[in-house]
Amino acid sequence: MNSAEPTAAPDRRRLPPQERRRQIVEGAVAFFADVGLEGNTRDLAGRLGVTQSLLFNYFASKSDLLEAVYEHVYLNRLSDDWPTLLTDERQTIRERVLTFYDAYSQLIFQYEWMRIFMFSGLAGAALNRRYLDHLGKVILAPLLKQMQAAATGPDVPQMEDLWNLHGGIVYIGIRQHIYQVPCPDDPSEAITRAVDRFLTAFALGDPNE
Amino acid sequence: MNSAEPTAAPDRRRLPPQERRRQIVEGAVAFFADVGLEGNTRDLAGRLGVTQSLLFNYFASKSDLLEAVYEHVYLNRLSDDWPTLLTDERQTIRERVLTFYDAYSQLIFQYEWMRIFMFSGLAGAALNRRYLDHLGKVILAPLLKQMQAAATGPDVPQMEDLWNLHGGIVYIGIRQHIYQVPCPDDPSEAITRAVDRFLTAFALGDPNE
DNA sequence: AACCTTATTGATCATACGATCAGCAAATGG
DNA sequence: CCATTTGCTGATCGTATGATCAATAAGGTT
Repeated sequence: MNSAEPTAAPDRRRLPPQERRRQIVEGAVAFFADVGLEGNTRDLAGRLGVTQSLLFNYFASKSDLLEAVYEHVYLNRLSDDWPTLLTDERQTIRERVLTFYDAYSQLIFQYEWMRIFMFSGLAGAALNRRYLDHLGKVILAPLLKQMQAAATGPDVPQMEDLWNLHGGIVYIGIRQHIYQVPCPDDPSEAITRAVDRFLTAFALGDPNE
Repeated sequence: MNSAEPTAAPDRRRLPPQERRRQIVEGAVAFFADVGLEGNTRDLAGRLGVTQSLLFNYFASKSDLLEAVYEHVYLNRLSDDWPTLLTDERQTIRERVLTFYDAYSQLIFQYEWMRIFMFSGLAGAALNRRYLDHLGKVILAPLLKQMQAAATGPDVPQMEDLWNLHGGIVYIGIRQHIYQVPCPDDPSEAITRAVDRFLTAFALGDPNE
């Protein structure tokens, strides 16, 4: 008990710039996810255990730092493999949709992503609109085409139906990370049931196959 | 052209306190819905065409004003009639659910509500959790009971299924007012289709009856 | 061990923001 | 038309925040 903070944060200073930058960005992601994009730089620096001025050594302005945060969070959130997965006709539509949403939910049902996506959406960021546009074009539209071709029921799915399926699933993550109300630890069962209801309604696949 | 703002806003000062207060609260609702709960009082005053100091004549602090905003937005958002509507066995479950969600969506798919609910949710407001808890207990739980009693299919709906139905519907409003991406002008068709898919999956009602 | 590079700091500036208050002027009553 | 009340304003205070910069010291090199 000779110093205030003995070993926990051994104030290791003078990191290699690349590593320090990474540390700042990751800390900023966690920080802004907690308090919102208007969180101040002093509090962020405090969390990181560095001085506020150091941040401006790595980023010319706060908005530059936020750009890096966006990039870090948005990068590779939509895998390039999914369009091919979703149109791989060697699997049933049900298998493909379930595989996709299990993977996708694991990827987006995360505190940082959910909250920063929502914060930036509320701020009117063009990034969100581009993301959702991309999601619609690259994931939902091809999937819709597959479903429309395969549908055997009296009714055929529309794009808006797919957004409804999608929204119902995403809403689990919203409840968990935005509203922070009780919700299932493992969403996969709820997802499976939602997908099966959807496919059954369009006679697109038997849950028991 | 003798004065800067001739007639448009005839700077009618000295309103009756009650009316001024109402004007401030309604302006604050619109303002904070736009810019977020951290919007500053000077900008709000500018929108209202009054001085910043006037706000503090009606509210002791900014957080007091926000309390009034919450109250104004949350008040009577969940009608007391709905529980009875949803359990009124003179109508089919389909009629009841559709009537509810048509009314409910009209009530909540509004810019101010959607955004302030989301802003306050992100801020961790207890109000949101209470609202959702209330929604679950007063709306969804009774509805679930009705459905479970009436279900004739092999599977019976669970609470999480109802949250999924609910989330899929609410997501329309999120796309519209939070992300501000293209979505149907009139959500009632999408709602009807979502409800019918749900009921069909549990053999709870024929869409054509 | 002395030296040099540069990552990091502490002090500081300009502005933004919430909040206060004495004084002004608009409405009301006489 | 004057007096009184009080809704409203303008100026101001203290602090918070983004941003700057000279000074410092950590870590590698010789």
